[in-house]
Parts: sequence; structure tokens; C-alpha cells
Amino acid sequence: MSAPIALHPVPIDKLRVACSTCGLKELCLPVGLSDEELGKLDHLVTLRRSFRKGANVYRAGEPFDALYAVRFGFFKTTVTAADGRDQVTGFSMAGELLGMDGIGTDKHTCDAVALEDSEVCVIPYGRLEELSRELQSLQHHFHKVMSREIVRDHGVMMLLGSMRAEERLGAFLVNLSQRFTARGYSPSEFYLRMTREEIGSYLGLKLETVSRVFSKFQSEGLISVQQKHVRIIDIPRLRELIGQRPC
Amino acid sequence: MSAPIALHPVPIDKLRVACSTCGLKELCLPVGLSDEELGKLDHLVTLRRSFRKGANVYRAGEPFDALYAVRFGFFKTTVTAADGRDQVTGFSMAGELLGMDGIGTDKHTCDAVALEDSEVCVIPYGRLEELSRELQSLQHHFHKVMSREIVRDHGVMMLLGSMRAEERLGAFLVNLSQRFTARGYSPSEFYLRMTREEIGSYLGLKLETVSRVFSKFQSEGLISVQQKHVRIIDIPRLRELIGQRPC
DNA sequence: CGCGCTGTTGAAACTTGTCAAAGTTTGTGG
DNA sequence: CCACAAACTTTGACAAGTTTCAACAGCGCG
Repeated sequence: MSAPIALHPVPIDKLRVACSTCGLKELCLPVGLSDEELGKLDHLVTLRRSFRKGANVYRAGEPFDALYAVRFGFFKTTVTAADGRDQVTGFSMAGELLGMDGIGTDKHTCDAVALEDSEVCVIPYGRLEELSRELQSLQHHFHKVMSREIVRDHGVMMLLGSMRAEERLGAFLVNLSQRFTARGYSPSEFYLRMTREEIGSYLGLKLETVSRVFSKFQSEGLISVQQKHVRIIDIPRLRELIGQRPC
Repeated sequence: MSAPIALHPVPIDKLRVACSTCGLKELCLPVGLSDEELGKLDHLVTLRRSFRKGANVYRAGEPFDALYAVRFGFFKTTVTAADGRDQVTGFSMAGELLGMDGIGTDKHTCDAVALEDSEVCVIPYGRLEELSRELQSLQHHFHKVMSREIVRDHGVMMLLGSMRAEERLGAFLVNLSQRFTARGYSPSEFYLRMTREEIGSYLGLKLETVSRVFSKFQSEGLISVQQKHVRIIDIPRLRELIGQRPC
């Protein structure tokens, strides 16, 4: 099996793109910046990188020097225990930030892997700190992004610590649905970019259990699922299942 | 049952204490600051608050406007699901920062509760952002603290997602041991400030399971445990159990 | 067009949870 | 300071949920 490799870096000017003209600016790091401030961000984010399915953005142990904003595509992040066990800690899609794990120790502590052909903007971290000393709104928004990552992680802990298999998968599907919706995609129909095993790792379940719960949901008319294609038929009932208000 | 309440705030000057003279400055937010910078931090942190066992530092939903640095004592943080289920997301001790969950939405998203009589320094968040625009080292260290919180959470996900009950409790004990050691206490002997139920919630186990595993560890000569008093007898074997190098 | 990866399903085994009872500690009020 | 109640802990027996092992089907890439 040949390891997929990253494509060559592409200077942003070749692509004529910048934060100020990026379609994701409402979702990504630029949230809340004025036009002038956005212009300064353009000087910071000058590099894009593409990754083929299976390629690593970074690996645990590598030196940390940049964050990565997902432009398009889909990533997973995984941590590896001393004994080699892997755990998927999250899935990232357009507008989300990868790499914040590395700030604390100047080394990445997890792997980030593209689950489909994808592209990120490279945000040199030293310069981000520099600029956020200058721009209060950037500083504040960056802190919000980190804080939300912490809150998201707490949600995963809740999921792993006190939910049963059906609730976990239900919560996972509802979460995906919301994130796709926020990006203008259908709330009820999408392709999973990850395998059953990756879902299982994220949810603390074995792949067979994930598969069984998918089948159960389907037999109950909650969803329709064929391999990686999922259609959510009854979102209210799915929300109910995970203890949320139906709407 | 009468609800325990917080004590009155105590102006810091009354106590003649400041970051620059605090014994925790090697552990807490001031890490890496020069004396001059430390002096500026003293103006930011001017308030202490004490909490009786059982009192809340903050509750989910309350407006966020400050971080809290633990001076002494012990806290738990918990998130509550829509259906009322609680999940302990962490335990905090001297030098650790509480409240970063609130930055993202300007509201706290979890509860922080004192597990024994405790004291914190209040760090007004707006002024922390202000000062960290001025002091690069403070900015960088604050980012490191948030990043480490994210990394810590990934560790908990690993624990909850792919370890069995014995491994979880073993990892928990080793982690406590390390944190006590870093604070100058015995690595092998300590009092648990939390109940079996709180440990169980944190580890994704029921309290009975926690109790059983404690008993099993004791019968195997790994630890000696009586109620809240724990003595770790065989740290190498405990590390081995959780898949770490013995030393 | 076939091989390998991914997904599905069944049966049995195992881990953890549930329920119950009793012991222990802690805190409170008399 | 004692007595009692409440909270916490331990342990057993049994149940439930999830994993393990295994077999097979389907899809997709080379």
C-alpha cells in the first residue's frame, strides 16, 4: 500500500484568493473583522496547501508552527496512546481550524488526516499572535475559537461518558446535520467521509456496533442509510432520542 | 439541605498578596513573565474569592467575565445535558485555570464547584486580553494554557473512548499522582476530594464499578485504599496497566 | 475483473450496569 | 458530646449492553 502524500504548496496569489474574498469568512477566523482588518489578515494567510485523501496535514510529535483553516474537504484528528491505540478526537470541515493542540508544547500532539481531497489555508502561528496583539477583534475571536474547541470537547466527553450507543450515534448525526446546514448543505442528506471504524473510534464504539445502530435506525424509519450515504428521515425523533427538544 | 454559599470577596491588598509574591507563580498564569511584567499582572489580579465546600464558582448559563486561578483547594467542573444528566469534565487544583469554557459564548457552559474549602484569584477577562496585547509572553502563555486544556481533553477522550474500567481508574490515579507531585505533595499518598460517583462520572463508569476496581487494585497489591485515602504501592505496575512505560 | 477494504449480520462471551442490602463516615441538632 | 440522619462506600447477584469472533456481501480501485 503506497502512502498518499501531500501535494505541493500553492502560493495564494496564483489562485487569487484571500480572506477578504473568501466565501468562508463568515465562518472562519475572519469572523467579525472590519474590511481594513481583513486586509491585514490577507498578508498573514498567504499559503494554501492541498492534501489528497489519506495525506497528513501534520503528525503527533512534529514541530508546531502554523494553524490550518479548512477551505474545503474533510479531516479527522487522532491521538495515539503509548500502546499504539488510536482515538479519533474530531472531524473538521470547511471554516474550522486545525492544529491548536500544538500551541501548548510547540509540538503537535495529534495527527490530522484528510478523509477526502482537501485544501487548507496555512496560518503561521507566530504572525497570528503578532497580528492579534494589534487587532483586538482578531484576538478576541481567536480566543473564542479555542474556547469553543474546549466546549466541543466537553460535549464529546458527555457523549462518551454518559450516553448509550444509540444516543451517541444519534448525537453524531444531528451534529453533522447542523454543521452541514451551517455551510449551506442539506440538513437531512449527506455523505459520510469517514468509515464505520472511524465513527466508532470517535464515539467509543466498535465498528460493528456502529453498523448495527445504523441498521436499527433504518429499520425504525429514523434514517435511510446505504454505505456512506445517509438521509435523515425524522430529525425531531432523532433529537428526542438524544434528549434534546425535538426542535 | 441548605445550599452552601460563597463567602464574601476579599480585596487582595487586605491579604498582602500578589502574583509577584505568589507561591504558585511557577505553575499558574505568570509562568515565564519577567519581574516587570509580573508587576503589571498584579494590577490585573486584585481580587480573591473563597468558596466553602459545595459552593459554585459559576454555573452554566451565567455571564462570563472572568477566569479563576485556583490558589488552594479543589474543584470539579460539570456539564449538564438537556435531559439533566451530569458529566464531570475535570478536576482542578492549585495553579490551574477555571472558566475558559465561557470565552466562546460570553456565557459559562459548565458549573465549577468547590470540593473542599478553596480560594481562587479572579482574573477579569477583558483586562487579561488587554494586557496580553501588551505583553507577548503573557499572550503566548495564555494561549499555551488554553491549548493544553484542549490536549488534556483529548486525553480524556482517549480514556473514555478506548480504555476499560481498570485502565481508566489507573490512568486517573497516575494523573492525580503526577499533579500532586508537581505541587510538592507525595506522589504515592493522597486524599481524594471527590466521591466515587464523581470519579465515575469523570471516567464514564458507575460508582459501583469504581468501588469494585478500587477493591480489585487493593487485592492485587497495587494500591491501598480506605474511603478517600489512597496510597499507591506499585506505581510502575500501575503505569504498565495503562500501557505506559513503567517509568 | 478480481482483490482488498468496508460494511452487515449472527451467536456467544465478556464487561459494565442495575438493583439491593448492609456497613461506614460525616454532619447536624438536641 | 452524643445520637441520629444523611451521604457515601462496599459487595453480591443478576441483567443489559457492547464486544468479539466469524462469515459473508458489496463496492471500488487498479
